[in-house]
Amino acid sequence: MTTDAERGRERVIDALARSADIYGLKQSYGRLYGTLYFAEEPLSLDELAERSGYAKSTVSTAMSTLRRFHLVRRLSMPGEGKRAFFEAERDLWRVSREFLAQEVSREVNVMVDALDEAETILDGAEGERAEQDLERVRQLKRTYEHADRLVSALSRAPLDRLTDAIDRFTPE
Amino acid sequence: MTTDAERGRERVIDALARSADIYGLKQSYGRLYGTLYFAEEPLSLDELAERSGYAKSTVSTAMSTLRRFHLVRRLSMPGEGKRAFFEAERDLWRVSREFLAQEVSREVNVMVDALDEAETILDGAEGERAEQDLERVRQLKRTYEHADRLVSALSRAPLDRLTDAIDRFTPE
DNA sequence: GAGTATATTTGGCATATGCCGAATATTCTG
DNA sequence: CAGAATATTCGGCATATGCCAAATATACTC
Repeated sequence: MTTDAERGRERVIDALARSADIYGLKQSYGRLYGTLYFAEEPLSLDELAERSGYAKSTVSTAMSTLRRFHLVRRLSMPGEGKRAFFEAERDLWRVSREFLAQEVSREVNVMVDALDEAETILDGAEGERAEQDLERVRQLKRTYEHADRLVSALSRAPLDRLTDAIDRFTPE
Repeated sequence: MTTDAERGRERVIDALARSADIYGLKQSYGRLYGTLYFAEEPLSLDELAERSGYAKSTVSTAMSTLRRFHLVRRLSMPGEGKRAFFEAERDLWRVSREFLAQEVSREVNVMVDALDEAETILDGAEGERAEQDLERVRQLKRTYEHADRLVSALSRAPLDRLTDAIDRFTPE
């Protein structure tokens, strides 16, 4: 028999699976995150495999990915031997901040490096076309530099203060 | 022979391909966007297939995807018959805004709907566990509601005003 | 430190994806 | 409205991905 509580959780877990998919993670990882999100306590790999229906190896690699994105924490419990336990990070804004600070920031820097290098090359190049290319590289660089500041500000601020500030900034 | 200008452009196009990959688009789409980004004028499918080395059918589907993300515009030229031309949107902040306003906003709403529904179900459910579930659903909902306001504010503001405001907000 | 309980990695199978060339559909011209 | 030029869709091949079960590695206990 399936309780109301189960139905309620399942509804949210489905949505999380869908989101995972949208953000480029596997749906199964979304389900596993959801399972942990509602767990009464941290779960072992076996528990999680049991509850989710995925093989233990699948759960293991999922945990390692979800950990990279700070969606899940790994705990060792005293007296539990080697057994590991996993717990969802329930503050998704914190997760987003970590993601911005690490992944997005890195990606922005890679792009800025490429743009700097291209700028140098094009600065020494002859011709109308090079001129135009240079201007376009610079335009892109301006955007990425703004983006970098934005990302770094977002990744520092707590969500409620941020929305307050932004509401004041765009009052309509 | 390969000119300096070509080398400079290629450097940036590679980085764009990489970014595309990171953001869940195919690398080839990143290359095609880059090719358009530096083109002196809008390009036809044939031109684009020619310059990029991809088959025309590949370019066609790429254009339709890139258009969905507002990365590319499709133009018809008078006197050119059915032939279509494609042009890169060079303002990437505008692209991001469109993306936030459409895709992210939609995804947030789907999640909020799921959370509302789960809240209703759990509100009528009995037991300690349901109580805890309900609290967790509400926590998630608070985050998503903040996120919704943030996204909608971001998707309205010009990038430079935004960074100014945020710099003032987090001054260090 | 050997033994055991557990986690992680590996290899493989089934399905999905990226890309192509050919087939079809669409849009403009006379 | 027929014909020509072009765009889009389809079918298929090669590679990549998701998941599993078995093999290996690792970390505790006594």
